[in-house]
Amino acid sequence: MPSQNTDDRARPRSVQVREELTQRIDSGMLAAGSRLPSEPALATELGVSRATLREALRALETEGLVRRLWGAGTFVADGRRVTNSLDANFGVTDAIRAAGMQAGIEQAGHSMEPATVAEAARLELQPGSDVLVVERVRTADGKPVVLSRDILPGRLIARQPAVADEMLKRSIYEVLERDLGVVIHHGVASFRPVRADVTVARRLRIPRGELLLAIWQVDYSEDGVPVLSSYEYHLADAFEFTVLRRGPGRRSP
Amino acid sequence: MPSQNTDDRARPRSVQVREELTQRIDSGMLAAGSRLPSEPALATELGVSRATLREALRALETEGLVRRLWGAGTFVADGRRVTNSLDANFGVTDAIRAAGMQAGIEQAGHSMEPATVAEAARLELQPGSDVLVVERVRTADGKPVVLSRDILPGRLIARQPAVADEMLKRSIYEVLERDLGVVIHHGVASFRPVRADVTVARRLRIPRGELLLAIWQVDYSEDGVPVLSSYEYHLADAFEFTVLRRGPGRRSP
DNA sequence: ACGGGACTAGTTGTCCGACAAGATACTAGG
DNA sequence: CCTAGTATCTTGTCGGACAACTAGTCCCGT
Repeated sequence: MPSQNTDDRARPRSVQVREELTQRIDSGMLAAGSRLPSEPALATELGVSRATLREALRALETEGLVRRLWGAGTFVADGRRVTNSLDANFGVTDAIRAAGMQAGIEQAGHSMEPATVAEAARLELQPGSDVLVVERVRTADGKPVVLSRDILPGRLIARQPAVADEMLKRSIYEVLERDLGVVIHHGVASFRPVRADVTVARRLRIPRGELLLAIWQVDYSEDGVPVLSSYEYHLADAFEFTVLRRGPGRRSP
Repeated sequence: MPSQNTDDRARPRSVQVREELTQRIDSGMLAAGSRLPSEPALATELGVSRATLREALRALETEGLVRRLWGAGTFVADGRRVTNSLDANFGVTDAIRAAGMQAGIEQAGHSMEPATVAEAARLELQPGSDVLVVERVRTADGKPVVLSRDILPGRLIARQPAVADEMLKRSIYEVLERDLGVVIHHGVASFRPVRADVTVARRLRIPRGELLLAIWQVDYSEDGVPVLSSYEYHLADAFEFTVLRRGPGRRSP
């Protein structure tokens, strides 16, 4: 049976099929290592043509969820799906919740400031343009674990300044998508180990010199425009960061 | 014109088309942000049907190289391709070279040992099975930057023990693919900041307590079998690690 | 009885042609 | 000069068909 979401018209059918299959794999309805029904059978079952189903399967294959063997069938990849992965869990809130803890926010505040030269470059703005700066301390089960400083172009909230207050209580990604209609397409994150300086240590309530992981990141919307620049200091012992590395599998020419 | 590789028969045409388009984008023949020819035109030019071309385009889209806009066209993604990315550059050698430095190896040695319980679990072996342990110090322009300990199932080199010596001089990934025919499909890496203990500090010739990034990783071959387990200690100041985070773009149900 | 090779059913890969849905550029009208 | 409708291009989807490949089965020779 086809899916019955709110606005099915907006999104291509192949995307809906991809999500449907992803859910079946995640829910265990399609066990790891098992063979999927043949393409004609699956297409009939899902109510789409075989071409549309193949579009979805191709996406799942490059995502690494299924393997396709010519003449043999399509198989669910051996389920080593990475939970709490840096490139899957977007944002601190998701990471905290994925670890089974309660996500909270304290010491939050925001202000509108002119962009520094460095920030303007990262966000592709004119230097001196207004940017919204949001500083927060994220807590897991009440304990401070992340100090974050998020910077957004001011034009995003120019018409509805009230949403800045929302960011003090909820995930910025959530506010971006639900209240501002901005969907993050991808981000580029860099990180390195650092020691806590005196200001960071005080806000995270840890001794000076404690081990931290500094992450700085720029997120881009679906049309390739940078919409968020963030700096985060993570307690080294709070989480374990994981990355799924995709091997090239290419030969040199 | 179609490509003229050695064994075109073995691989599906859509894969060849994907590689051809990837090369055109990388070489700059297709500039970032520019529009690709329409699907019928491109299909004719490449000598494949539109369905085959669409298979390749779908793969490139989930890889993030192109964007497809319904009714408008297909565009080369704004070239923010991450160089020296953790999930693209597989292995220390590539990372050092990508940073424009000379990669070297010193203090290298290998031995065959029975697998510990933990290692056996990571590599899905029987505890006590023979594993090949390779320890090396990687240098960039002669300076020690990474201490690594790689563990492989002994069966991989049972028939040609000489390749173990190759690993003391070259990248293990290179040896795996060229000499053993093992192609890495993907890997799962975790990392966290640590301080150098006395043994690590001596081998990397740094003061005790220096900041390091510890990375532990399991690599899997194309058929989902774990073939390599590695532990690496990276100098915090040597590299800057970058990850491309793919946004979900999904709504909650 | 056993091993090996040909055969067959099943699956994915590719192709063709056609129409629908969305986006852009142009043109006619105000 | 601006606006609204239209023309035309693009991608999305569909149906059917055949080729290439795999794996299991069956038959035959040893």
